[in-house]
Amino acid sequence: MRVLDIGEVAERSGVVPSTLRYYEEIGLIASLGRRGLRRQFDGDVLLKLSLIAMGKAAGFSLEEIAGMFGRDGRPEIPRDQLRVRADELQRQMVELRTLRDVLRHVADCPAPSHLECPTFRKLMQAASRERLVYRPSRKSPRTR
Amino acid sequence: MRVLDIGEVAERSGVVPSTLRYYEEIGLIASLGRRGLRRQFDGDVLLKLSLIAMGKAAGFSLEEIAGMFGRDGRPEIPRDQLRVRADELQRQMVELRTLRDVLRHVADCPAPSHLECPTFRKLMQAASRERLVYRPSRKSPRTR
DNA sequence: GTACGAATTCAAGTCGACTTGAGGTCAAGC
DNA sequence: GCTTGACCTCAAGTCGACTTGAATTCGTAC
Repeated sequence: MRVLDIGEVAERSGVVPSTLRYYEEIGLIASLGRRGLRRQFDGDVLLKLSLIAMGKAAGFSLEEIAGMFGRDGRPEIPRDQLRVRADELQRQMVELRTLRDVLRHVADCPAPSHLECPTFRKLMQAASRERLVYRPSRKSPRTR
Repeated sequence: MRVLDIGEVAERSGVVPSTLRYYEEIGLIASLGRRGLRRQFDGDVLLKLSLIAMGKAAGFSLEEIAGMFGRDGRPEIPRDQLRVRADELQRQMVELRTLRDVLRHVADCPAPSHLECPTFRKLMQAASRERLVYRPSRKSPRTR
């Protein structure tokens, strides 16, 4: 693959240079070297950045994501860890669905106070049963 | 409803006192007053805390959540904002599904390098098309 | 009446993931 | 050969959501 300098990588990936530098600093990506001052990257970095973005979307921290690449920079993820995470995503989806339903109900329910609406209360209870609430939290990205 | 002091609220809600104080400080919840030093809360606060937790799970910031309650402390959420958010959750679910599939594939694929596996590449492209990657990010909670 | 434990205040610290800013350097185009 | 503009470094700042710590104040039980 082609060699790209940081500006090109930034443009093609949508990841700004400061972030690319930061990623390099923490060892998440590696540059081939410099041309003058400019960092040069292997074209592969674009796919790697996609993986990183996906990992973030999946709720992995950068540190965890870094742990998923072997020394050669290729993905090297413990398979069962992946399955565990996939299952977590599955559960997360279920939660989101419940939540979506709650929001939709609240948007449509004509009851003066939701606190008195039985449907609302039922959904809330469902949410609690699923332990949607009162969970230790952790970060993951979202859309704006 | 009963009057609870902060310790009870903490115990029954799972939200620690320091967080309750913080929530009061930023105006997210209100105490009835004090008994000695101790904050007293209306029992309703428990449901409110559930709503707050749900809101967080939905990716609302505390500020946004605060905006969802009227002066009387009752939920008072702009309905179309709710629908917008529900739709966002919907999209988020689709992303999570794709991501889950990618993870499962990676876990099962025997190819030496995923970068060379056509299925992997296809899934990645699907993810990109869904704009799973390269999105401005924002916080939301996750399970540990 | 005093000791205890739980709650209080307030300022400061933490965490992850970046961004910002000041001041410096270099390759390419004119 | 000089300007330009994109890049560089390094330290410090930011953001949201809390937590921590030190010093203090109560109500309750003995």
